[in-house]
Amino acid sequence: MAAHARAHAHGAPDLTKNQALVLGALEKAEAPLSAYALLDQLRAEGLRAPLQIYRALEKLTALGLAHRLESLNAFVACAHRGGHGGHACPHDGAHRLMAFAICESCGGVEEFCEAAVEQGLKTWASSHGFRPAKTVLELRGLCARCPARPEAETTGA
Amino acid sequence: MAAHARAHAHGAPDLTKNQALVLGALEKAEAPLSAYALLDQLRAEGLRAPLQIYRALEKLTALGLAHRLESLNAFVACAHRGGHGGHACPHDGAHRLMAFAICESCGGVEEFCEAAVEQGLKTWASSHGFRPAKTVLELRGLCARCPARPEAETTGA
DNA sequence: CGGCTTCATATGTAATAACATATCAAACTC
DNA sequence: GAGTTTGATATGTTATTACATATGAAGCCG
Ligand SMILES: [Zn+2]
Ligand SMILES: [Zn+2]
Ligand SMILES: [Zn+2]
Ligand SMILES: [Zn+2]
Repeated sequence: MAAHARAHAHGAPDLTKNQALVLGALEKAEAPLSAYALLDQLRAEGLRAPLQIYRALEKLTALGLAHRLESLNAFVACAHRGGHGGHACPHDGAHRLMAFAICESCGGVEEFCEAAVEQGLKTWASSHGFRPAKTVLELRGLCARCPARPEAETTGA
Repeated sequence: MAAHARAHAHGAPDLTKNQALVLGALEKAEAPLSAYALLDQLRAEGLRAPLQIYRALEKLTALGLAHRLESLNAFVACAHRGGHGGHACPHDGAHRLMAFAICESCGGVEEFCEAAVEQGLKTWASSHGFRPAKTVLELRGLCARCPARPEAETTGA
């Protein structure tokens, strides 16, 4: 077999087999996957222990190919994979603030950048002497495609 | 014993004994506490099972008296306890966006609101049809009081 | 060059720690 | 007695530690 699994020609530096498997699973998923969900999916491929998953995830998140959703304890593939090209949000090289909008109905995740948000946080931080190393910004709610609520409530005031 | 422990005259609706104990521990703490750290602290007071802590925390967070930090799996007392009065951030009644700046050196947490951030998120959400139910916004980094880094690095280029 | 050591990185496996919830029964309040 | 709070046990889920092994590149020595 070839030196390493390059696996999906993402332009990514060659990933190892486990990393490629985990990233592949994340890319195919419609919703974020927990480490143990990944493990279940990848048992067929020979992965057996949580650590194999966590190690791959650590590398993938460090490379910006996957992201951890803190409010879910789960992971998604980066939405900008294959080339952040025409995209206003090159969070590879520069590290801009990534935000996630997570639909609690369908599980879908949108990854976005919003300059005003980033600027506002920068303002607060510098005026308070806080030096952020990482920012977690996750919106939980309902996406555009999902109807209001599965809840029964009296319509009146 | 009296009806319920009102415990600290916070103007809060009367808390149960366990809720008061948990809130008291959070208020005394210098840094966020995990549920199990709370449990350890409160064993002396008779609490014995995780569920007792989690039940209290659920109520306290619902009341806005405590907050969960998702990126830490830990909890803090609300910084605005005792009366959000002169404070520009009445996140009791109205639910404004709360943000947290968490120092990774000393563990200190600052709770803040920043209108530009909130507005920026609102803008993104409405233009994308996303209806947020809850927003998680946590800055991880170094606070004003903590020196740069405990790291040794060669100074040269 | 071929074989050896060395080093760095990636893997595999087991055990355990840390975080969170389910279930059910007793007690207390109204 | 209904509703709530509580307590105790058990279980489920997420993450890490510790240790052993594999793999491949680089440098050395015959
Ligand atoms: Zn991304
Ligand atoms: Zn949706
Ligand atoms: Zn607060
Ligand atoms: Zn600090």
